[in-house]
Order: sequence, then C-alpha cells, then structure tokens
Amino acid sequence: MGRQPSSKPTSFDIAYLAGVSQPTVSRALRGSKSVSAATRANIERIARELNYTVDKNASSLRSQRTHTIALLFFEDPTPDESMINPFFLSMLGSITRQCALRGYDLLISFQQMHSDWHVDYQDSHRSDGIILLGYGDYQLYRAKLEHLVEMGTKFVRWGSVSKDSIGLTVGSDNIGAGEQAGAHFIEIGRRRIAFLGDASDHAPEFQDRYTGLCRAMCAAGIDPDPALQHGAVSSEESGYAAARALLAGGHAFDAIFAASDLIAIGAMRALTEAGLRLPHDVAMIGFDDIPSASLTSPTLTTLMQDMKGAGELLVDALLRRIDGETVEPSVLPARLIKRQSTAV
Amino acid sequence: MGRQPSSKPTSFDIAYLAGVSQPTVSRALRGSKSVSAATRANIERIARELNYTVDKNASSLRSQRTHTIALLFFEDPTPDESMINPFFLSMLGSITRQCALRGYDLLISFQQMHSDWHVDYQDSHRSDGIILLGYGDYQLYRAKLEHLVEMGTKFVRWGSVSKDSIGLTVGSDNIGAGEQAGAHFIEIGRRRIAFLGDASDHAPEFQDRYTGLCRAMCAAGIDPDPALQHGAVSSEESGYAAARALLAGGHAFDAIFAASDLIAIGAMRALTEAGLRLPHDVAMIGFDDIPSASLTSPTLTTLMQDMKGAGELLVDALLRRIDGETVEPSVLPARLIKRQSTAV
DNA sequence: ATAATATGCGTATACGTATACCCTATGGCG
DNA sequence: CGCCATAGGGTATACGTATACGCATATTAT
Repeated sequence: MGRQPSSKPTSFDIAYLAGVSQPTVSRALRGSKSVSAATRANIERIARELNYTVDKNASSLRSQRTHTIALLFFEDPTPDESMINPFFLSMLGSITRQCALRGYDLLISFQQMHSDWHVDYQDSHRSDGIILLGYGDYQLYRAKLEHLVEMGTKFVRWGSVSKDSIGLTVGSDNIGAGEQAGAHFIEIGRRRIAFLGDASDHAPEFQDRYTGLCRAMCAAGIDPDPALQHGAVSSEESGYAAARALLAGGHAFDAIFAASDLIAIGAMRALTEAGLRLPHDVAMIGFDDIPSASLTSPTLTTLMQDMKGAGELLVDALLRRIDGETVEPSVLPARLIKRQSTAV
Repeated sequence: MGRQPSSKPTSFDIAYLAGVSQPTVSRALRGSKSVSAATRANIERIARELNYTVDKNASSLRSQRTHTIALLFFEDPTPDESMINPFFLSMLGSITRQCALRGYDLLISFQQMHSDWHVDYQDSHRSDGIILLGYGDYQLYRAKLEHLVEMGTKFVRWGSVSKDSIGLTVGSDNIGAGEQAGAHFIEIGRRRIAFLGDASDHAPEFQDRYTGLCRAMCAAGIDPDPALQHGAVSSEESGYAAARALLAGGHAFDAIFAASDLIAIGAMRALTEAGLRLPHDVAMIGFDDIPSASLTSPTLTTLMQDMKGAGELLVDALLRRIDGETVEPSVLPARLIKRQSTAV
C-alpha cells in the first residue's frame, strides 16, 4: 500500500500532526530541555511513524555544524591503484566505528601529497574537522600543515609526536618501540644491528624508530654503526633494494630492524636470495604487524601499533578541538610481537 | 597580514565586487550558458581571489542534490576490530578515486548486517545514492534490499549477478572464475577436487564459484563429489576448520578450490599440519589475490578480481542510476594467477 | 497578594544557494 | 519600420532547519 505522502516529511508535517509549531519539533528532537516530556514523547512517536529524518543539509546550513569529519589519506609514492599500507586500512576501521559512535559521518578522500587539498577542504562547509593520515615526505607536508593552522582549520594528524610538530598530533611511541626492538635483539645476543628506513627528518616516524634503536644499543654499550642504516620508503620493493644495498656495503650485521613490515618482507626476500638463513644468520624485526607478517617464513617479529586506540584517540581529539578545547598531543605504546624471525 | 573579512565570503560578496547580482554568480560558477564569457571570467577571477568556495549545505539544500555518495560496508561475522577482507579494502581505493574524478564526495560507514541502515540512510539527504559492499548472509540482506527498492532509493550492490538478484548489481564473473579454476586443476591432472566455502543460497557468490567448478568438471567428464564440499565463511579460522572437516571426512582429494584466499590460507595450515605436501599431494587455488597470497609457502594460485574496474563500474552505474537512466547489471572477468600451489 | 522567576512554546527570521520568472536591449527578418 | 527571437541578467522566492525573542501561564519568593 503506497501511503507515501508524495514526498519526504518535513518538520512542519510532524508539527502539524502534533499540534505544535515547527520550532518545537526541532527542539524536541534535538533534546532541548525547554520542551515538556509529554510533548517530546508525542513528537518522537509521530516522527518515527512518518519515518521522519532531519534533513542534514538544512540542519547544517542553519547551525553551521555538519556533524561530519573528513578523513584525508595521503599516498605519496604511489599514485597507482590500491597498494595502500595495510596499517592505515585497519585504522580506517576503528575511525569509522568511533565516528559512528559519536554520531559523526565520515567523508573520505585519497589525495596526492602535492595536490591542493589544503585549499579545497579548508572549508566548503563539508566537514567540521579533518583527520590527516598517511606517510610521505614530511617536508612537503609541513607547508600545507602550516597553512591549515593559519586558516584556523581544525584537524588532527597521525604521525610523529614531538615538540615542534605542527598542529595537533597523535601517534605511536616510535622511540619507545625502537627501544623495544633494540632491547630484544640485544637480549638474543645480537650486536651488529642494521636499520632499514629513511632516518632523516623527511620521515620523522622512521627517524624516531631509529633513534629508539640507537638508544637501546647505547644503553647496552654498543655503538650504532651508521654504515648499517639504509634509507627505504614503506614498500616491499624498497625494502628489497635497501637490503641489497646493505649486503653490498660489506659491513657485517646479524640483525635488521625494518621501519615497516613491508620493508621487512622485501628485505627477507633479498637475504634469502643471498643464501642467508633467518633468524640464524640475521634476526629481523618489522613494524606494524600487518596480516602478512604471520605468513612469511620465518614468521616475522614485529611491533604492533594500537590501531583501535589510535582511531579512537584521533576522533576523540578532533572532536574536542572542534568543541574549542585545547587538546594535548598523545602517544600510544606499541607492543612487541615475538615470532620466528627472532627466535634463536 | 590578516585581510580576513572576518568570515567566509558568500556569493553575495563576490556579486557585489563583480557588480552583478547573486544569482548571476551562481549561474556563472555552475557553468550556465546564459552568462557572457566576460562576466563569467570576471566572476571566476574574483572568486579565486577571495578563496570563495560554494557552501555545500546551502547548495544541496536548494538543489536537492548532494553530489555525495554513501558507501555502506557490511561485516556480518566479525563485529570485532579491523579484520576486514583485504579485497574490499582495495576496492575502496578505486571507488574513492573514481568518485573524486566524477566530482563526488564519498561518505563511508561500516554497518552490522542486522542494523537499521536501510532506514537511516534511505534519506536524510546525506547522499544521492548508495554503494553496498560486503559479504554476509544473503537471506538476511534480501529483505533490506527489497525495502530500499520499495523506497526508491538509488543504490548499486557488489555481489552475485543473476536474474533474480535485487536491485542493480555489479560483480565478478564468479561462475566463469570457477570454471577457470576447475579447468586449471584438470589440466594439471587433478580429478578429486574439493570446494571449501558455503555453497548455499546464503552466499550466492560462493555458490556461483562452486557452480563454475562443477561445470568445468562435468565438461571434463568428472562427477563432482558432494562429500568434498565443506562450508566456510571468508576467514582464516573458518578455512582451517573446513579443511580439518574435509580431512576427517576420509574422502580422497588431490585439489582444493577455496572460495577465498583467507579460506585457502587457513586450509593450507591445516593440510601442512596433517603432513600433506602442497602442491604435490594437494593442489590449491584461492580467490581474491590478496597481498598475502604471494607470501604463503607455497605461494598461492588464485583468481584475481578486477578491483579497479569494479570500483569504476560501481560508481559509474550508480551515477547513471541517479541520473535516471536504467542501468543493466554488469559482470567483470576474473583472471587466474598461477603460482606454486598448482605448479606440479 | 504582588513581584519575581521559571517553564513551555509560538513568531519571526537567518543560514547561502539555485531556479522560475520577468524584463531589457539587441539583432534579424519580413 | 514593426515584430519576434534571443542573449544576458535582475527579482523574488524556496529549500528545511535552528535559534533569538517574546509572551503567556504556572510557580515561587516576599
């Protein structure tokens, strides 16, 4: 039976049926305390019966609040399809869930690092705030972040948390994680520990992981050898190349700390090809605990970031910024997952 | 120098500066042909200078078009965090890109299959249409899809394409893919081929894959043995359990077609534990070509779906439906990726 | 009993854009 | 030279909600 009143009901329709004015309907549904319990109940009942739902556009236009947050995802190296870092994908899950819980919609967009996202999204009133995710050259990033701050845009960023980082940042304790990796290597008797990953200030997170590693080594009285550090971005190929370079360097090593699991997987391939046995000849630790980490042979010891906590924290921090609070950066601990690649 | 006019510029501001009326600004920026080239150029220049950007809410409210599409993602078995099928995640990439290309925003939301998404999203005017993604019990799904159709909601669904499927569907050629798997097994001399995956009408895609397998076997004069089919949902644990059941069944088999790579990976674990050698004793084919498929040992032969094409097709089909066209369902071919698990 | 609140709601209006409609000036045509 | 079509753009208004005010009635304080 088509009992369709021909078009979607508005707050006027339900006001008429409830015998009140339209503003009262608005107040009732938004939970204003200046409407009596009886009236509110009646309005809610009618609204439910009519399948009424607040028009998001009208609501946002009037209140200047969209109840939507935008997630901008950067992919710097690969404009090609789909080889997204699995780590961010799982964070996506917890972010969406957290948004839903808080009654926010999530707008998502993939961007090239060099595009003009900072202009476009700064405001066409699409969202109340922005979450920034992704790796990429930090120095490129920097200018755009500054622009956002200048424009007063509300945003949170996932990345390296330090005093001089721009805007509000949430991230893993990369230094602490690096220390864990180093301590674990030392515990199993390794002393010549290599690091694969960009350790410059173009990649602050990787840099922090390296710093942590060095710190652990120093604490154990070992002097980190700069010759054992080779740059790499987070990809399998890049890890493969870095490991080849390390081998070609001719400096002895008995352990590798890779700045990401993808790097580690590429490196393992290079080492295996070179006839080295893992973990006997070279122990390996990765970073992220992507699903593939438990499928490599040997299975990969790695540092698991708290993705669930990360998503929740990012959303929470952003919403508080939107509400005008001053929010402090926060840091999440990482957990070492021991697998075969460090089992001696 | 803060030359901020205190608040975001509106079309009135730029109309004033251009010496025209507000509607002319609107027309010029939307590309109406009833505004002279000179006027339009002038307006566009001023708009750019002021960093003017059309207010999405006002625009949508007036025009009743949001230029946004919603992506609803279902996860039936796991309400827990993050173990999303990697296949859908990579489709996400191509969907977002395609949306961006077409000038649409993408709203994303994860849903439990049994929640009331069909009511909530049907329209609070958040989006012009919906893309539905995810596995789950099809019979549960069915009723909600019918409701959507009834309400006139525009949507596209990723899934099994058949005559009786509800609404507009885009999907892989699962039957053809199953045939490819079967033909490949037969080509390498296998005849006792098992299938791991739900083959009932609760999972039409898996059912189609099984149908294709059977078809290939029949074409080769082999009679499919129902005892070699064991139900499984798309997860590693489920694949492990199914393979255990298959082994326990006591019926001989020399090949397994798994309905997904996750199932295949779980099954490989079970077989290895049981002392079977792959591919010598049992050949294996999976489905999806997730990143992990090239990391298992042996590496996994699998069917790769055209995710890039899928995303594009989904978005394209939906936009055409939104524009009122009648759109036919479409089917995408899958490609067999041969790896070690079928290399005899 | 009267002034001072508070409660519950109606009136009016603003949010910023898009579109239906109308008007003017021009040019082409007979 | 009068008529009509057309280009170009102005006027008025609608989209559906949220909020600033104001105004009764009910409640308390004095």
